[in-house]
Parts: sequence; structure tokens; C-alpha cells
Amino acid sequence: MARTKGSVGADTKTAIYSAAKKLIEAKGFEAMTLRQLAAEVGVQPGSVYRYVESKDELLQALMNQHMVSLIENWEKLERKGDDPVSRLKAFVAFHIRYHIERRADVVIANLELRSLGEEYRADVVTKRSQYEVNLRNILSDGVKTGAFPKVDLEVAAFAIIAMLTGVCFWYRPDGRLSIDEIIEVHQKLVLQGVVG
Amino acid sequence: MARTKGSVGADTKTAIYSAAKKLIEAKGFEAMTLRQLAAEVGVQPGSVYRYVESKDELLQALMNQHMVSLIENWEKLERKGDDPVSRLKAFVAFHIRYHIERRADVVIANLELRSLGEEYRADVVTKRSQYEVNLRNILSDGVKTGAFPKVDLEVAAFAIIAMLTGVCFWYRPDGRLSIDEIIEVHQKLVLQGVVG
DNA sequence: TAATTAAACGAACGTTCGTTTGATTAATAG
DNA sequence: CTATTAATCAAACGAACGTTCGTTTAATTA
Repeated sequence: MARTKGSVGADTKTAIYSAAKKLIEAKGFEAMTLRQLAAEVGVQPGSVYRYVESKDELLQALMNQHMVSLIENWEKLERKGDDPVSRLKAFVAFHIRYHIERRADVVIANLELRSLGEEYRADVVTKRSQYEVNLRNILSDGVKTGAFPKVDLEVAAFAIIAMLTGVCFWYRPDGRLSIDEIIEVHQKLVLQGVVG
Repeated sequence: MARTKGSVGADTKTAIYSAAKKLIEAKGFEAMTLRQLAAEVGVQPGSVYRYVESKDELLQALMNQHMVSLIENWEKLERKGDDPVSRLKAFVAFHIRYHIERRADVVIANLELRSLGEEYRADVVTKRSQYEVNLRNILSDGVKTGAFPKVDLEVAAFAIIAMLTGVCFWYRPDGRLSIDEIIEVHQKLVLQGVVG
């Protein structure tokens, strides 16, 4: 056999990328083999190389795509004119929802940085801190206007993002709380802490 | 050559475990090869098997050791008679300090669960939630005494632990803030949030 | 000192990995 | 209808993997 009936390159490429996401999320990048990936797509191992330069380049593409679209989507939603409290609540809501809906992307972006070649890693790291600046700016504005008391911006931003991203690792669609409820709890925690 | 001068089994075993921690932290478990591990220890690949049943068992041992000693160390330190606010502050301080001082252990325990065989994974997961119960109890007591307003205990505990553990992934010993200062910022964030 | 045990070597095992290549068939364009 | 291009297969490549094993040397015991 050779070319199969009804085969379309663009579709195969899409299938490869989404199968890769699924497998890397479940097993990790190093543990996923190209043979598993090919099998998941329903194709021979060698055929993957029509759409992917190498295994490393595949990981790079996945991570980059995720970071770019994360940044873009927040930029689309952000209301820079709003007061800092509203903006912070909006950021919390956006981050949690976006990440829950793209669990595989997030898991990959957060667990597989080590597997990325050095050439690519710096680029992803840059994009990540580019996203984090959005949160730092909100906090900084809040401190300026007096809405928030003085706080170490860098640490607070790291802490908040870690907390929000963490949702991905325990959230279950059939869990006790809805996404909206989870967002509410986190908004309260971020703004007021446990003491209230 | 065969047995080398001055070789002591206990020392070699220790060297294997700490080299494994270092390499897994840096590259990930799947990416670390036994040949790299042996080279780091200064021994032939086959010799590792005098001290380790298999690569999988090595990972299991590392993760289990970490979880057991994490639980033990908190139990030693906990003051169950104190008020909830003090206990929560103590937990924050302990968790951050303990984790920063054992970065490799923490990175492994948090990133390599997927690489653990199913037989072992459940055990580690159980130990983890066993540790998390400590925090939930503090929060629960605080809500009971009225020190904390009502909050979803499960979500709050997850959120706080994610935030605290996150420190491991950005902390640098030569950074701007000392560990004590980082702890202070986090205590304030946990208790009062950014609004204060 | 002789016998025994501990510790490591060195070489190899079969398997699987990522990747390359050339042939072969399906779809498309002239 | 023919020529060309797109898409895939089937087979193989060398390298590296985790692991095993018989041998050799150092340390310990009798």
C-alpha cells in the first residue's frame, strides 16, 4: 500500500498535533515514542516525518503555539481602563478558564520545558514572562492607586500564577464544583486571603 | 579491573541516589539514562544494579523517601494547640523552607508522577493527600473558631499548596529576596490576599 | 596466610528508539 | 487521458537503551 484513499495532508497534520498533545500529556514527551504517535494517528512511523521535522521540533511547535495563543487571548479580553480590582478578578477568571479548557497544552508547557532544546527554550521562557507581565502590571497599578497595599510584585505575581495554574492538576469535569465556582473561590483567595 | 581501591558499598549507594536526584531534576526521569547515571557516579552501568532493582524502582524509592520524610518533618514541627492563624503561618513557613532546601526532591515528586508505574503511583498519591490533610485541618479549625470566614476547604488547600510549592520553580539562592522575606510575603498573601 | 565475601568491571544481550529512503498508490492539473 | 504532485507504506538504518552475567580484584574473616 501507499497513499490511502481520502487522505488529506492538512487533516493528517492536525491529527498528528492533537495526538501528540494527548500522548505527551499522559506519558510525557520523552516517554512518548513516534511509533505510539503514529499508531494513534493511524499511520506508519515514517509518515510522521512528512509533517514534522523532528521529535524536538514537534515539542517546540506545540509549546510555542500555546504561549502565543495564551498571550493573544488575554490581550483580546483585557480592559485596561477598568479599576485594578476588576482587572485582577478578570485575570483570575480568564487564566483559570483558559487553562482548564486546554489542560493538555498547559501540562505540556509546564512539565516539558526541560525536554526542550536550549535553542528553543529561551524563546518559550521569554513568552511566559511576557504573559506574566500582564499580571504584574495589574498589581502595580493597584498599588499605585492605593487599591492594594504595598506588596512585592514579582513574588506576588509568581504566587498567584502558580495557584491559578495549579487548578489544571486537580480539576475534574465531574467534580463537586463548577468552573465558575472554582473561579469565585480563587478570586476571593487572591483578593482577601483566608482571613477575609 | 574489578573492585576498585577504597570502594564501599554504602557510599556507592548514596552516590547513586544523589546523582539520580540531580540528573532527574535536570533532565527528567525518562531522559536520564543509566549510562549517564553511572558516569556521574564514576562506575560502570552494570554496577548500578548492585544497588538498584531497576530504573523504575529507583524512581519509586526516591519519591517515597521524599514523601515520608516530608510528612514526618511536619509532624515533628506541628503545634496542634496553637491558634489557627499561627498554625497556618507556621505551615507556610515550613512548606516553603523545606521545599526550597530540597528542590530536587520536590521537582521529581511533582513532575515525574507520570513516569511512575501504576503499582507505585497510588501509594505516592495517597501520601501526598495525607500531607495535604494537615493544611485542610488547619483551615477547618480556623473556620470553626471563626478566625477564617467560610471557605471551600479542598479548593483553598490545593490553591495554597500550589502557590507555596511554586516557589521551588523560580527561587534562586542569589535572588533579590531571602527565604525569610519570601516566606513573609506568602504568609501575607495567604492570610490577607492582595487587598490586605 | 588462606578462604570468603563485597564491589566493581567489561562485554554482551535482545529490544526499541528516532529517522531515512525508495517504491507505490490516490488525487489533481493540463 | 496523461502527467504530475501529494500522501503514504514498507523496510531498513545505526545508535542507544535497560539489563544480565561471568570474571576480577579489594577487603574482611577465620
